[in-house]
Amino acid sequence: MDEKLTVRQQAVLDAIRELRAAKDLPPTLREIAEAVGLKSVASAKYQIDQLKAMGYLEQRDNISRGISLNAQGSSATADSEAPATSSNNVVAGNFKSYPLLGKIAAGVPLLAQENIDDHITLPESLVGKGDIFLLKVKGESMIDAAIMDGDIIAVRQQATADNNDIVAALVDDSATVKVFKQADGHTWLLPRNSAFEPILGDYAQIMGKVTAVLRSI
Amino acid sequence: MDEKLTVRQQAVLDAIRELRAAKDLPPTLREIAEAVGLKSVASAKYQIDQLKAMGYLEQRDNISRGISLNAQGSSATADSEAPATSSNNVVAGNFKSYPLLGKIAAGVPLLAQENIDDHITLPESLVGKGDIFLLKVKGESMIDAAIMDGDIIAVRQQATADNNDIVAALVDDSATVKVFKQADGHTWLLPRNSAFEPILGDYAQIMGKVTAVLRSI
DNA sequence: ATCTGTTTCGAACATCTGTTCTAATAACTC
DNA sequence: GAGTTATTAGAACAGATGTTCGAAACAGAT
Repeated sequence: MDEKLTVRQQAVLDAIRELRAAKDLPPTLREIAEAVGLKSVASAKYQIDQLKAMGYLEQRDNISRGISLNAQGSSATADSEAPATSSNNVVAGNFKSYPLLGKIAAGVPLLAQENIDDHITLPESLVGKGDIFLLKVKGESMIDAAIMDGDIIAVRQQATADNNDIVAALVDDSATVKVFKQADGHTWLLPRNSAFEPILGDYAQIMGKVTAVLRSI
Repeated sequence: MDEKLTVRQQAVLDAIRELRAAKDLPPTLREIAEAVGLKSVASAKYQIDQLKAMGYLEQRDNISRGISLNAQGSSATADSEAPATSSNNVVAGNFKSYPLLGKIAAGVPLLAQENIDDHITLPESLVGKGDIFLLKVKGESMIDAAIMDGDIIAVRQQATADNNDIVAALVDDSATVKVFKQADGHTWLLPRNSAFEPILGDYAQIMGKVTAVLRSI
């Protein structure tokens, strides 16, 4: 394993960093070549391959601008222990944009344009996989389940649920959050606040299961 | 000029955001086409051109992956009855990577390497500005404030707090979440669960104020 | 100088990517 | 329905981009 970077290699790394910062996009091989004064793309690729082998960067095959620098504390000298310090994990995860539903219009598919009020991008690891949408909670009926008025909940769309799941349901065209329970041949939507009464959910439409709760204070 | 986005246009914007987040690279036209179910690159370009004309994004000519979303507070023509809240905007917001603290080591600065367990990227709009770190909640002492065991809280670093703020504090080298209260010349850390007793917080170190609560179910 | 390993160059190639055009299809108005 | 507009599909094209190969240039050691 080589320890020290050559002048050229350092120049290439710097160039990648600068070009990326300048255009907010990783550079192409030709852009790198020009930046460091190489007159052939192949030369740039040669350098990239070297640096890749040494672990200083990643490059996804055959996809344009697929270069990304690896974390490295620019330790240039001193300890020979260079890049592989990865002690801590960075949860970069997948991010998706989830619709925040506003007023629920009757007879309109749940995610129809008319219902969507906003979009919020969140890590998928937080809200889970599936067809997720967001709802803003109104009222205190679920306070004992630690869901407050004003909280934003993530809901994974599904037509039914398991007992004791927290679900979002459509009752008389308005959305409500309750605990799902089937008993005696009936479906019940139970609040988690003794001041509220259970709702008979036989005719309610289950929107989905609550998978996450977000609150800004 | 149309102000309202069609379903497809919204889907395209979402796809761009998602693909960009997923691969940390703006997508190509073909990637967009596939993501939204268009079977021709030309169709994707058509949509991109529309959105570009409407100002929702920029695209640098002839350069690969040259698409970038515009910050858009531009709800264009108003006149719709927005009930006292923000309207149809996509929250593109700033994203930052926040450290999730693990076990708190005695005598070590709060955000020292040894304390950091992980990093999670979140929208700044959710956790607020300032020096933010994340903590995982243990125990049920704040259940009546809708903070459960296992929740992740965002904490903004500050040495003191206002009465009734929910704070994270260091008591005997372990982190705890309580309500901050000063009275009778003493500082109290109050639980929000009648089964727990208040803690005298005169010698506790206030880590900061809780600004957000996240829960995956 | 000769040898050897490294680096660069040039060119050809295969894909990827954006652009343009035409026609077909869908949506919408009258 | 006809007529109009908006959207999509398909193909062809041009330019951008990554890959590969062989030869030349370079540097250091023998």
